[in-house]
Amino acid sequence: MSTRREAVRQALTDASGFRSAQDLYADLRSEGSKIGLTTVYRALQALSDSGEVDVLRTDDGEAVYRACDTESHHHHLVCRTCSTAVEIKGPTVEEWATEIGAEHGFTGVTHTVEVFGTCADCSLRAVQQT
Amino acid sequence: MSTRREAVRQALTDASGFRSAQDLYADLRSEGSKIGLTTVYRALQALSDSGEVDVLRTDDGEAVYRACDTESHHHHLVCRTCSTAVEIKGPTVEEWATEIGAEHGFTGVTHTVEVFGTCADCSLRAVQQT
DNA sequence: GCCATTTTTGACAACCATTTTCGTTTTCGT
DNA sequence: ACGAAAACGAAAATGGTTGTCAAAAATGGC
Repeated sequence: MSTRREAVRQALTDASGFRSAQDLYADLRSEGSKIGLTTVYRALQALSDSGEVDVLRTDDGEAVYRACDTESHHHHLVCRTCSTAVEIKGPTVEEWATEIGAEHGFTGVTHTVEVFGTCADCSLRAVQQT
Repeated sequence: MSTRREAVRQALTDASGFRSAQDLYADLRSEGSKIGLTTVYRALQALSDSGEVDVLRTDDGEAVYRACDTESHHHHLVCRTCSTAVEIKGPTVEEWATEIGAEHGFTGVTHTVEVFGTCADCSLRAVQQT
């Protein structure tokens, strides 16, 4: 594990939500790092290949990453304002997806599930019109 | 509704699965249409804005579209080989998502759910090693 | 410690889906 | 048929992401 890759992982861990490669690059540069954008992309690709970070796509096609607490299968509850994410586990959706697939004769069923909302803090802030 | 937009909608309807803008452009051109790529994008944007087609992002960030039977909220069971999609309805996931959001104090909860697998036909074809 | 080999890095160019621009064509109301 | 407004399409611009390649850093044998 190279120093640069570790730096990217740390930057991702420090931010407790989903961040894009460009975001992380900006974060690292503003901390004084001399890292290059290419390296950030390479580090993120390696980390996601090894399952150490989760990736998903925003509606406008940008890839965003998150360092997760667990490497096992899980989903996220993401705040659409501050992008903070809570990890969600539980058999309900998994069972539902498997069942739906089986009903239609599909094999090798997988699923992508993300839940979005406005977190308690951001909801409050919005109401207060700060 | 312009003729061009109708042509795009028809092309999407003919394909019973998710297709990218580039795919649809190729389909239409190969049918002899003189439509431009720009118009395909514009038509898809308009159709998705009006809720007549569903959009989702592939893992590599490309936007894919589908003409759906219903305009109400639903999900898809998509074949990862032939991209055919079955529409899924049912309260299970909706309830689950709302509940999860509420548990963590999130408001305005929405969700994205897609289920992938290999459909019965494609599974069979794979086994037969055609 | 020192040199050769391998790996990692980063500036820059290349890619490619998508959007914007803008002049032309078509549509539509009268 | 006439003029305004909308739709169209070719080409250029955009922007996130990936490929290239030479320089820099880590590694291993001596």
